[in-house]
Amino acid sequence: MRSRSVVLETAILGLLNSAPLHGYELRKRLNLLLGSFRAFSYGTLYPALKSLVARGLIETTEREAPAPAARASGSRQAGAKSSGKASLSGRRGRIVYRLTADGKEHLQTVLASSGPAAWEDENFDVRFAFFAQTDAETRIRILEGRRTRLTERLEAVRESAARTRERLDEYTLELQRHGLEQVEREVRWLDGLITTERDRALGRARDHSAGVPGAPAQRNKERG
Amino acid sequence: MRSRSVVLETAILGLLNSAPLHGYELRKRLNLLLGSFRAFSYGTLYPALKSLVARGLIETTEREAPAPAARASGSRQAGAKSSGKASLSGRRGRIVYRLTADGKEHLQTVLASSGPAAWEDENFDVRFAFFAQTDAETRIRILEGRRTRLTERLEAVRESAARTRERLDEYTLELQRHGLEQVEREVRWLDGLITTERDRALGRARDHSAGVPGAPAQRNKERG
DNA sequence: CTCGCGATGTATCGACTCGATACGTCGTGA
DNA sequence: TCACGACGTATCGAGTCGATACATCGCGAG
Repeated sequence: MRSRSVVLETAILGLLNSAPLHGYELRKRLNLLLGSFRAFSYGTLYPALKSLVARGLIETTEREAPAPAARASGSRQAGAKSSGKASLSGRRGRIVYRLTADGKEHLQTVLASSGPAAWEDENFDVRFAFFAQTDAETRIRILEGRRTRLTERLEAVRESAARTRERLDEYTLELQRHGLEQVEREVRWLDGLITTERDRALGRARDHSAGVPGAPAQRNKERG
Repeated sequence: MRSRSVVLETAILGLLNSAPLHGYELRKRLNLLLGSFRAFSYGTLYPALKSLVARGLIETTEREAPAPAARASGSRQAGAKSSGKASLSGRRGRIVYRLTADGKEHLQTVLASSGPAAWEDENFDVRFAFFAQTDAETRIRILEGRRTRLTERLEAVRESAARTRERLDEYTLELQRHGLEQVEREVRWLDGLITTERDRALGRARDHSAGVPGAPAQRNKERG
């Protein structure tokens, strides 16, 4: 079953863990969260939601009640620019999804895992997006696993390129060079993140949480 | 019909334009050509080949004849490391595909086009891979179109990020920052390519083809 | 020598996904 | 007033992938 898209399910669970949401808003946040990497359509989202409901990991609340706290951060910001104050009252029969206890538990299990499944191409971005809900050790393991994976692939591509270089024209070559460079850049990015995480872990161990409040990646300067 | 994958068809046509190939070899070259960007499986390749045959753009030659010229570059290099000299004789009933006159014509039309379809995400890589078969003006138009497209998206993402920044944790932020940086890097890469192409066009116009024989992208140094 | 194993090779199937689309409400501006 | 775009739920057709089936060949180990 092509893995029933662990990434989508994890993303949904992770988003719903912060606040209950309805489908439309969920999709917007999904595509903002995964930004330039992936985009899911309704044809993917709604079946996934159904499946999650059927498995008891999330539940629906028809006709969202205008509870100020939940709604205030959940549905205001969208049309903020044009309307500014409107749309406070009843929208229409939305279907709001919320995590169940089973769902929370499942999410914790997934976020605590750091196996190969966590650093493969499709899964890594989602896992990273929820690093704030992941403990430090797991974060480091995932980052290192990802780095190893990329390095391996780099090696494989370089080798296969060396065997076929003579038969390729300059543009194809340039395309491959650029691809390699992108991956190399990504490895350096991971290096920066790993270093930061290690420093943080050390700082926290020494109970010196003073020095590094924000900036998870120290915006690794990469010019030397 | 989700565009019947113009990219796959173009890639097939472009590869077959250099030499007739059979499915297995075609797939290998396809995934080498598009390398880190895309990978096609047989479940995609064979239906596409069928469709192309049905539309008369390519034709099949059952049981490839051991004509030295065509076969020498078409099927030798694969097991080159281990065998070295073997496998010269009859393989098995391969199905070799070859461009028809219609196919060549269609390919030329596609390669000469420089509309929006040429610089969208899915299509750009293939078009770039066949730049050697594309004339200089078209190359520049595609590169510039691609650059504009990326810049627009950059702007859109930045704007939407500015509106939602406060609600995101540091890791999500870092993920988006990294995504933006990748795209910015790509824009600079395009700038380098465009400059090179312009220089070349000038050099060729002055009939000074002496100075710049290889290196399409001057390996833009990007450190200052 | 022979057996298994991996590369070569063609081909399909089930499950998954996307883009387009349908349908409907609401607020806004021409 | 009425078209248009945002919001909102939902499905369908068609493209795509990963797994798999089947078959031949060269090879190295036992």
